[in-house]
Amino acid sequence: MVAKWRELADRLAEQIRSGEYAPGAQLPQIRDLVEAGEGSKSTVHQAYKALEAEGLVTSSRGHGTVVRPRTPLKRLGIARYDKAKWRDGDEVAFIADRVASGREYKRNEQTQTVSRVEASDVVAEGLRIPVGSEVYARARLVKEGTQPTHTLTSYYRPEHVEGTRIVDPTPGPAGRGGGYRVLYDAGYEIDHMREALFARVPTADEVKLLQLPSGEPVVELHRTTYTADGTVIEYAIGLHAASRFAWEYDFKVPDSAQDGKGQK
Amino acid sequence: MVAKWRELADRLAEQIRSGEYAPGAQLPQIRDLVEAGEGSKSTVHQAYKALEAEGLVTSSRGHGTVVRPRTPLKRLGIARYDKAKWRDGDEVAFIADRVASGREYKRNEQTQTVSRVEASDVVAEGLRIPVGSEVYARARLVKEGTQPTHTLTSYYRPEHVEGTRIVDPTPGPAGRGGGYRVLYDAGYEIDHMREALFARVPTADEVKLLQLPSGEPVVELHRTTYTADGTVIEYAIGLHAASRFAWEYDFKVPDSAQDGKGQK
DNA sequence: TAGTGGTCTAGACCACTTC
DNA sequence: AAGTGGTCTAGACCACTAA
Repeated sequence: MVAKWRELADRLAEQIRSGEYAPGAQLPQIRDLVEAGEGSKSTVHQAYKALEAEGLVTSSRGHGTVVRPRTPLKRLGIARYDKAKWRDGDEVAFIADRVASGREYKRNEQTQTVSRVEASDVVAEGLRIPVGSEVYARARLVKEGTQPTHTLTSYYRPEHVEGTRIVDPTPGPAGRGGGYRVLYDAGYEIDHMREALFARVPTADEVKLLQLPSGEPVVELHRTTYTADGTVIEYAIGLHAASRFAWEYDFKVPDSAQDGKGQK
Repeated sequence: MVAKWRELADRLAEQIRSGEYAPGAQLPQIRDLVEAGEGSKSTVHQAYKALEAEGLVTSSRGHGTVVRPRTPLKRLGIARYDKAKWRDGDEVAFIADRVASGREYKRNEQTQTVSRVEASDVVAEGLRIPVGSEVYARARLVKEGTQPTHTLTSYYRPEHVEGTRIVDPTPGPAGRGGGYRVLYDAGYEIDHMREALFARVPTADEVKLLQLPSGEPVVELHRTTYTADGTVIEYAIGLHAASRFAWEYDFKVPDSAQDGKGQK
């Protein structure tokens, strides 16, 4: 049996997808639909909540319910880790990023806090150390304008970063060139990486932190960064608002029968 | 102001995360919480719906509300495309897959339909052809047991697959070795790929198709497969239940200043 | 048949925004 | 003050499951 609110929601969703309600357009007010015989206020409200959870609209008191504009996805490829960006100073990074993104460069807001914490099981596994070992955690919250887009927390082994600018809890984004530049200066040049990602529903805390619209999923990214000799120099966990990002990877089709060593 | 249902939901969520309610355990019945003064039936129900949307519990009529067990993520690395799997026949594929996954090999259920359709804009862009051109679409719905896990629809240019077993609408998974084997036999050996992925909320249709639990996001995967000379031989779109998969990619840190060609 | 969650109503009241 | 969505109630009734 199909519930009344589901029928109404489906009908409105169809009208939104067909463009009958364009992005930014306002849906009928709840009381009007009640008047029109779509059901009681609770029923219509339930339909509106469903549309909100499906990412189609946003409701707010006083404003009404409007069709959510679809923001273009920011495409993340491995070019964002280009050594030229961080090795050769800020000026180069500035140009490289502007060229790579093909649009106006705008420095993102970013808050940062550095702390010494005990490694959780997933962090410990990532850094190849025992659970409970002390590590440095550098947590950033990145915004586009005033809207948070993602968090990124890097974990380091103390012996790799002790005494560097990474540990120095000054304000601002870890100095010129960022964390990889600092590690480079300390004798650790990054060489290869592994990224693992999956999507899930955010917790209530994460919804508040990232100011997520109702129903928006998050993508959790786990990044392991190695030096040439295979040492893990950084393990990072990122949490991204799903509607803002896409990830792209290029790779050769592996052939274990030929190269006999798997991928990488 | 914090709503009453949100408070109740947060309290229960905390108890679930702390293990006070273990996976499979049953939450108090709605009427009991009403009795206990947590609010009216609607209020308690709203809290339970929130927990369901957060992926913590599943409710069903007659059964009650139980804590959802967390299924381990299936890790997808590029080793799943190993040429040895499809080039050297079924026997090798059997062994390679069992070795790679490290667990009992079990042939997944898979339904398949082949049709000739007009290319949508995204498919046209993927195959580098004009919008509206005719293409072959091979759609699979993959299940683990009786539970669907993902869909995968491959699109091909007609001139690449006309007359091959791919187009032949026989039952079963496209013959020995799958689609890549067929292309290989037709003179098109796959060489490199690009995968792009992002997460979103499913549509109502997709919820039904994949039998998704309430609130579960999906991950959409776009895969472009090339031959050695850069021809796009397949463009595929997959839709995955988010709670079942994680993706892993290994790569070298690029250095445009040194190799002067970016990544590929 | 008894017990579970799900839907729906009618209405009161609250929180936020705009005028 | 007027208008928007959001919360909450009390109760009726429905749909599904298990005994």
